[in-house]
Amino acid sequence: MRIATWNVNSIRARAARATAFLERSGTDVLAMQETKCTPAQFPAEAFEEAGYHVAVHGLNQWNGVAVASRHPILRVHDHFPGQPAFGDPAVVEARALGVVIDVSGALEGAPGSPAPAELTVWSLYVPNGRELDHPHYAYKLEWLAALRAQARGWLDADPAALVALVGDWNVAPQDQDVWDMAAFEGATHVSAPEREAFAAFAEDGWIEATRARTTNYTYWDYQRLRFPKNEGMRIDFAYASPALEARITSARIDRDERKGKGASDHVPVILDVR
DNA sequence: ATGACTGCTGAGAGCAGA
Repeated sequence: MRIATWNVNSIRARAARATAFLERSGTDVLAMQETKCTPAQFPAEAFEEAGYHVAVHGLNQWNGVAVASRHPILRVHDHFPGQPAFGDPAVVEARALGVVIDVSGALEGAPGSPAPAELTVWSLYVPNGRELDHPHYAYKLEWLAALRAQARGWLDADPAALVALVGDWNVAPQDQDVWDMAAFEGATHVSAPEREAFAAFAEDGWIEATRARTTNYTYWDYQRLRFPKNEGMRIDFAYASPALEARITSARIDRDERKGKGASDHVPVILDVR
């Protein structure tokens, strides 16, 4: 089966592109970020007509996460336990959606055991951070640390679980993940604390599944001809539980989705799972 | 070419994005 993650930058502006992507790519489960709408505003019909179930979380015009799945959705979490709040008044924003999917019959059985019945996909939109001295940056680090603590518990509770932590991590973990490190002097996304917060997941056993399998940027700013000049960033990633990692056969970044009129500034990141 | 963004809200600029 095929799993993808994509920061769509408004699903209302991108619904036709999204369903076209699903059809073109053969994606079974799509995690979306920055849907920028409430559930009532979400174009669920477009996905349902294409044969997908949807789970949606959104509070207003900012953030927003969703999952579309060809397989039945069993359970939905609209935040993770301990997810930090932000703002005045502080609000737990729509940045994490955990969806448990019935994948019975869709994946291979391991030797001596039946095929797995459930896959959990978390669609994550990590806070941007804005500036290194902005409260949003501290919020970003808290958010990543809180997610790490929860996610470690998920692995401990069930080492055989198939879990994917996918989305827009808003961190460029390595220097080659931006086109020019000099352009990011003093900026967010490349700072040591952010990179350490991202790398910490690997210390707990999560495996970032795209790094070893594909190379490309996943984001190009709309401004200053960043895409024509290929001045991008690699900030969308997929951390897999060990049991899921063992089933991943390939990964791909759909750079072509950035082309043409009406593109999101991010492109889909795709995993094939057996 | 010393330039060159997009989406949302609400009706005009301002915020957010990274």
